[in-house]
Amino acid sequence: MAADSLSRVFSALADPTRRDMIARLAVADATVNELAEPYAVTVQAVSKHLKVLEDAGLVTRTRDAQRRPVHLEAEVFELMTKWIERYRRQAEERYRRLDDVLRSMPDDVAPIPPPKTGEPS
Amino acid sequence: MAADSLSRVFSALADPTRRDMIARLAVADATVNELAEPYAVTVQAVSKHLKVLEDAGLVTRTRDAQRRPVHLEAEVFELMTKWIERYRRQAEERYRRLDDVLRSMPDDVAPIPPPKTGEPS
DNA sequence: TTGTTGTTCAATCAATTGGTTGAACAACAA
DNA sequence: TTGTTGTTCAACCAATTGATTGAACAACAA
Repeated sequence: MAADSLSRVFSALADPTRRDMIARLAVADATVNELAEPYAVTVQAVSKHLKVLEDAGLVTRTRDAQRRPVHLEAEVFELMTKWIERYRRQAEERYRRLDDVLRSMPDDVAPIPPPKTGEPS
Repeated sequence: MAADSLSRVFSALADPTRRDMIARLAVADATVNELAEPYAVTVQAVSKHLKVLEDAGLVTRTRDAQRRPVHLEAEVFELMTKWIERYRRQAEERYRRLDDVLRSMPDDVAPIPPPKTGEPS
């Protein structure tokens, strides 16, 4: 299996069935049987999918008599968003500055923006 | 392969080597050989990784003489962020309201917020 | 106790994935 | 032309994945 947690999270969400489960769990907690109902697969297959989501830290399972309600954990999403936003911003910044094309124009690089007249401090 | 684009994107980012490539491409465009250099795999393996990233729409390849520089595309990231943020917000909202526990307290649900006095229209 | 329901484990299978090597193609240099 | 460099294609292999069926376990009801 994937060694690092970020790989596990991305890998877990790479499956449309698992993403659909997440979507439904965002509305309300559900049991394995409830989750399996709309899909054309066996309950065991859904149980396996849940194990993948659980290993990724996306869901947790509690105990309610003989039922095992599945609960969505929101914190892990931030791990992804952080990674994505970092490179998205970097790539957009690079695009905005047109760094590749305008590298030969030193005036445009200007790491220190010109101070506005009358700005305090 | 994965049918839908979101699956392709998540699947592409589920590999640490591919994520590292993205990180390096966020700094500057690079050729297959340049990208392959730090890894202990063949150039062909890296070329395959790039095909996965390309199929997911995360990178594009242009032509510069006999080189094929790889360029990071930022737009696709938004597809992911949108999906993630949607359910993260939903899950957090649900947690904030403690819906599961406090469902029996109607006062707390209040779907219509009290109008502020003197608000126009 | 025995039965019923919900869930998971184990073995198996086909398809996919990430890697390899070797051959081929593409663009330039002599 | 022939060679050199950068890249991709093709065939193959081991490991992983998503699904199956059948058995087992866990908690409750009679």
